[in-house]
Formats: sequence, C-alpha cells, structure tokens
Amino acid sequence: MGKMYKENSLSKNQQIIFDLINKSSEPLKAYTILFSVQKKGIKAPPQVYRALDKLVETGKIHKIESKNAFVACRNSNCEISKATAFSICESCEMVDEISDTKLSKYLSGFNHKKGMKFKRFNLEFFGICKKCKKD
Amino acid sequence: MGKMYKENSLSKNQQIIFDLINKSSEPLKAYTILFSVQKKGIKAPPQVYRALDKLVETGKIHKIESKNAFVACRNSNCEISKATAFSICESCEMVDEISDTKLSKYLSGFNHKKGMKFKRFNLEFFGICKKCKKD
DNA sequence: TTACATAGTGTTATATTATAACAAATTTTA
DNA sequence: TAAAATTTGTTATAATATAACACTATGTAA
Ligand SMILES: [Zn+2]
Ligand SMILES: [Zn+2]
Ligand SMILES: [Zn+2]
Ligand SMILES: [Zn+2]
Repeated sequence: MGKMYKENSLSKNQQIIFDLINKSSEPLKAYTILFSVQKKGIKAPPQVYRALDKLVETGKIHKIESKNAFVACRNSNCEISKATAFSICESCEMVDEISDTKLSKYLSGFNHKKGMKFKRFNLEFFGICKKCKKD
Repeated sequence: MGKMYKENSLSKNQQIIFDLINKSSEPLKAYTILFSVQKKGIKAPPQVYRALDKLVETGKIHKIESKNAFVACRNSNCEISKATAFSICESCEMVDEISDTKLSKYLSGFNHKKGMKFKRFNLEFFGICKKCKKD
C-alpha cells in the first residue's frame, strides 16, 4: 500500500498563509502577513514565521533575501528551493521568478574552483522592468 | 588638471569599519561591528549603518543577504557591486567571494525572457566546504 | 485502541536588524 | 570666503525574527 503520509498537505496556518502569498501579485513581508491574517486567528509573529519556515522548506514559497519578503513558487522545476532565480524591479519592486532551464542547469553544474560542492543557490537580478521603463 | 575629488578615500568612520571588516576572516554583522568599534568612538547604530551603506555603494564591501552580514570585496572585477557571487558553507558559515570571469560574463549577459534588462545581480551558492566535509 | 512520537498551535516576552529625525561639524566646491 | 554637500553624533523608535513553554492535533505502530 506504500506511504500514506499527508505528504503534500498543509496545516491550517500554513494553508492560510500560503493562500495569501499565492494570490498576492507582490512579495509579502512577515508583518504584512501577520496583519492580514489576524482576523483568521493568527495573532502572533511566531505563528507566521513558523508557517513561513515550513513553506520555504517545502518549496511552496521562496524568500526574497534582499527584500525580506516572500513569494509563492511559480516554477515546478525549482524542486524544493534548491535552485532559485528572481528578477527584481528596483523601481516598482515587482518580483518575478525566473524559470530558465539553461540558466538553472548552468548554475547547478557550476563547480567552485576551491572544490566546494554546492547543494543549492539563490540568484537575484536587479533592473528596471518593462512597465517602469515606459513611464 | 581634471578631477581632484577625494574619490577613493574613506571618511574616518568608514575607514574604521572597513578595516575591521577587511581583516575579518568571516562576515560581520552590523551590531558585532558596533560593539567592536565602540572603543573608537562609534557608539550608535546609525553611525555603523551609514558607513556600511557607503561602503556597499562604493563596492568596498558586500552584503551577504542571506546572513545580514558584510564582507570586504576580494575581487577587483566585481566593479561597484554590480556582479557579485558567493559560496557559503552551511556548516561553518564561511563565506568566500567567487571570482569567476566566465560565470560573471554569463550572468551579466543573461537576458530575461520577459524583456527586462538587468543592471546588477547577486548570487549565493550554499553547500558544505572542504574543511567541514573532512570533519 | 491505546500509547508513543511527531508536528503544529497559542502565547508572552525578548532579541536582532535597521531607520527616522534633527542638530552640529567637517570637507568640498565655487 | 561663502555656499553646498557630506559626514558625524545623538536619541528614539520601527521592522524583522526568535526563545521558551504549555498545550493540542495528527500520524504510527504495537
Ligand atoms: Zn520556485
Ligand atoms: Zn517596475
Ligand atoms: Zn567584490
Ligand atoms: Zn565549512
């Protein structure tokens, strides 16, 4: 019969917070999330941070390190957050997850001269997005 | 006679903080720096953060975003922090600036499918360093 | 089904990281 | 030298994140 774990299901708080991030068009910060979910009974920072930690760990969301904010994963290929890349607009703050197989392969195969073997990478590109350039 | 600005010189606080970071073998956090330089008269967070901001801006140091910590630039090629890459050991926390011309060129030339032109990138690789692997 | 283990929750308090705001001093430029 | 720009010193506070502890819910296996 094999494994019957609830492998892919989220707990109540995890689901609430994932839904919020997933439907957002922009990265959300922890305390913005906290404020938004207070009506649903999530009232304290640890509740938010624990859910965020778990969601990051399982690859459902990613942390944009340069912004201390979180986005839902839009890329089924970035298996458990081992290989993430984002484009970030310095004007409107828009963040877009980059899904580029060649880039991903190139970086996953990159070997450090000093012999360190990498398990994971995170890449953040910065620029001005198309929309902002027009304005 | 051309420009006579003090283009490359650092102010007193900037120099003190740069020296500290530059001689450190590991990334330093802002409040660790603050504690270390109190004997030199730098007593409050804004003094540290202002110097750090300026040093980052001029490319003398880089911020390791995933650690909220700062390292001195070891790579004359990463011109004003436009193209930075680091290897980070998840065991001993060691950080090493990667200086790889091919990698840098590849990423600097990378074009987003959605047409965004990048001005800058930051790449962080994670793994276990040689030294930690032996232990 | 019962007990054991694991994961998740609620809560209070506190630690860590970073900035706002304002006055004064210094350095650069004109 | 006077104006402009940068740097400094200072106090207060904002924003981000974790420690610790008691409790509940869920999954596993005898
Ligand atoms: Zn993803
Ligand atoms: Zn934009
Ligand atoms: Zn550098
Ligand atoms: Zn190591």
